[in-house]
Amino acid sequence: MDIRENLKKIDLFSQLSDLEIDEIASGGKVKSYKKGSIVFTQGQEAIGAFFVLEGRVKIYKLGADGKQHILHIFGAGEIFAEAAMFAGGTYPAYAEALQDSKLFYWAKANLLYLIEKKPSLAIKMLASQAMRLRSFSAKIEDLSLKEVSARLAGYMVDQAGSGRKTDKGLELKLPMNKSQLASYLGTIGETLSRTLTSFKNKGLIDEDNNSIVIKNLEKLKEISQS
Amino acid sequence: MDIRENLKKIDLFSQLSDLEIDEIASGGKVKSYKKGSIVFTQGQEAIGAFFVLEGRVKIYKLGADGKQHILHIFGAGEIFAEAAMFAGGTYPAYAEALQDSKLFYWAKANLLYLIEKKPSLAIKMLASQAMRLRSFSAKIEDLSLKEVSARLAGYMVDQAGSGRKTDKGLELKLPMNKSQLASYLGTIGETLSRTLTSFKNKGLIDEDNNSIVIKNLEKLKEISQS
DNA sequence: CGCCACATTGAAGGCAGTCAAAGGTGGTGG
DNA sequence: CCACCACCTTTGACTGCCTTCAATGTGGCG
Repeated sequence: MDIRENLKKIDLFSQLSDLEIDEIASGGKVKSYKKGSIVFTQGQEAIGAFFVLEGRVKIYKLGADGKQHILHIFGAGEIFAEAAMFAGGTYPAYAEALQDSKLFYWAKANLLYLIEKKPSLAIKMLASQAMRLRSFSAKIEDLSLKEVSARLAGYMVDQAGSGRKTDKGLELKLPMNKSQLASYLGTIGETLSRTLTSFKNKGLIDEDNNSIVIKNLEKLKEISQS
Repeated sequence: MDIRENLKKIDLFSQLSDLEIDEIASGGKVKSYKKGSIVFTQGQEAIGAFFVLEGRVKIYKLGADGKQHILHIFGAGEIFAEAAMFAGGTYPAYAEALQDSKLFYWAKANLLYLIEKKPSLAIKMLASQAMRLRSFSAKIEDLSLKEVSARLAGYMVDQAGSGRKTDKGLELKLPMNKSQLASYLGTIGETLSRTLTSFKNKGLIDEDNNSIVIKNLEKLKEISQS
């Protein structure tokens, strides 16, 4: 795979010249991770940022009792850990490969050098971080204000955009298993299972294999706002 | 009050020359807000950022039932809403003056112009946003993993640094009333009151007037991590 | 076939939110 | 100075959502 082609795809770098892309590419290196292997751990010194070439990486925190909460799952084309890098100090969470993954890694100095030279890149990064801040604050709102059924409905509504239309309805493929989805929604597997069942009983969704079929998007939107 | 002096104090701008400070100062204007008045509302177009000259501003979201969750409280010397500005679109939350306040307001174009000219400023802003991201993700962790007593204990441990030593223990002055603290901690007044009482009964803290006296910081640290 | 991870379902218990009422506390005006 | 009011805080009783614990079901894989 050509790394340059991949880098160009990501929004952050899309406006850079080939020469600049070369510079970025030569400033980092590709690293491979097997499914389940750890990219970095909480507390480790944050000396670089990552870009997902292939696969999926889960970012999570660990509670005192070992229970984990998934903050984010990054797929191909996304950058992560750059915030920790800028903040300095250590990574505030764990990163683990959900599948066999290829990541591109930059040391801190390279990215900083790049930003110095290209202020418009900085503005793009600021915007991208701002979006992430926004999604985090939405999540804080959800967790403190809403109950599980509303959060689940909200998740499905969010994902509806990337679903696939079938004759039965909108089909969503879950990017993770249900326990992990539960963790992402701030709950546990059992509760998620019950909530899904209740949605099924109400005729809002159906389950097919590993996919969820949305049958009544409007109603889900309502629930997500209660 | 001299605005330039105030701007220089804030970390983001500390390394700029007087001339540059002048440029920033002339690109915005001072606005005054009475206690309880709204600085901006959720959904309003985000066309600028604010800097707190005097007073305190509360950032909060409103749930469907009108319940509010306080995301942040900004005091003198802090910048806010710049993330919304960069993300574009609308403000994702409400801002309200907790006291009579003086804010300095910049239109978007001015800040962007400044960043173009001064990449090191961009890096500082990236770092500052990264810190905020970190505190948000810590909050998400708290909300989904911990119970109220742990969150309250954690809050007091966090604030312990800015407390005042007395013969009784560390004295914390609350920057808001208890209902608002409850909202900040993702709970409600009644529950906060009960939790405080239980801490008092256990001899961990005392209440004096409008202040909390920490008598057993170690134990609080323990509780905050359960 | 048996193991293991994941998912579902049931029963029980607890934390925290809601509703309601009483007890401060500070500010205003008589 | 006191009465009154508005607002915040505390306390009590109750309810419910969700977690915990436990058992059973299911699919993939050696």
